[in-house]
Amino acid sequence: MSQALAHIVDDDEAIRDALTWLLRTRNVAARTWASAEEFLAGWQPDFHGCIVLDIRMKEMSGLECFDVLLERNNSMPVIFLTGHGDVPMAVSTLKKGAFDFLEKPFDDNALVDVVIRAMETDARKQASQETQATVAGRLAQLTPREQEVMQLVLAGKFNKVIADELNISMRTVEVHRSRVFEKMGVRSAVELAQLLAPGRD
Amino acid sequence: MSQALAHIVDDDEAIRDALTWLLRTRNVAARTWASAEEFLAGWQPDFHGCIVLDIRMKEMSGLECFDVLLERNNSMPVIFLTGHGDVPMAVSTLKKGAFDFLEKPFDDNALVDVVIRAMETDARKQASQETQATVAGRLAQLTPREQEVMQLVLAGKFNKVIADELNISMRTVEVHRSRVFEKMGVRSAVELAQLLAPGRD
DNA sequence: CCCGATATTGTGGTCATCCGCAGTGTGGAA
DNA sequence: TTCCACACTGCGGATGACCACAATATCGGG
Repeated sequence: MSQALAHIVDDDEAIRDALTWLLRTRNVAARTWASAEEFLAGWQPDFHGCIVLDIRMKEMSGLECFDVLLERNNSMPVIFLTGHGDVPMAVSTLKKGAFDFLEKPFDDNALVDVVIRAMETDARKQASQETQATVAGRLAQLTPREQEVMQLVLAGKFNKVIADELNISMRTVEVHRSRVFEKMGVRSAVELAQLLAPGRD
Repeated sequence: MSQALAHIVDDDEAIRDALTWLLRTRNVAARTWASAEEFLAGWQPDFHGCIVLDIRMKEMSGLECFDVLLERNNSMPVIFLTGHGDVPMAVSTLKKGAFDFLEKPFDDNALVDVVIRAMETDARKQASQETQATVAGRLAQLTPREQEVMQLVLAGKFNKVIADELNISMRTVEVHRSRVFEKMGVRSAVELAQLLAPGRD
């Protein structure tokens, strides 16, 4: 897993350097990309941290880049930078899930704070997505029959009822049930229910 | 419970009338308020629907009104209208949870669509909050001891283990456990776990 | 002082769960 | 064809969950 980085995407080298310097003096690791195309080409699903994205760039704009990232289910927070933004643009990007939208010239401290908060947000999301992925992986290991049985178990039904509904014997249900617990890494139906319905907040 | 309404808050009577007419021709019930103060004074926690809030008003501005609503844990979506907004203002309000931020002059169809989506959003949130409140109410009916036992049951522990940890007999645990199920309106630990850890999404 | 809410415990029994042991049958991959 | 994953089943026993019946004990009000 690659380290958390602030990915700076801007076609102006002076800005890239300035941002990199600014972030590094605050102990935030950064990596730069000279264009949206370059970033999208080098983008890996295991990237994490955040993205600082200039809107006005030659060729592909930051807005278009953002749309591509959305299609790719990018989960990193995106912070837009722009010198010529307008209200509808800001509203639209934020409603699409952008983390923030800053106008140039921006305050150095404000930017660093936003970047740090974005990276913290990503770290939290990352952690929760990993446990989600683990659960999904375990679910995938269940055979179709085991998944059926699991659903009925989660519905709170007795083994006897499950056996009737599936037209199999109770003993078979017990075997499936046991395998489900084993493969899902739990030791009771209660733990299973909690694993598949994690807390809100 | 009062009906879902679009609450229009604007100190310009012409705009209030126009918006009311616009929404009513699309079968959206609306109610108007001539100032932020008037709205805040008349606001009831059981209001639902959405709020269409003008930013520039005499006395209290829409932004200040929004802040008050946030403190009051208002759950209705807020749609800002403004003729003189800027990007930082839009970004700030959206990050604080505003539903949308529209600049005048706005497109009638666009506004109606936003209002309708906001009201749908609120209806969903309302429903989920009601079930949450029901659960909270039932939890409050549990005696302290019952809550303790419930926690341990949710931890997947056997009655025997719970009895040891609380230094009481198994029989007592059974009684508490039974009362918990009864008061919470469930018939198994699995249902209880699902009730207290409702799905995400 | 009596009552209701809360917490506690025991007995004995029924039903559900879990498990080891032992085995059958099927369909696909090597 | 042989091997393996998957589904299926029976038996019997150990353990846990649940419940009706029956009590004791504390505490705060009325």
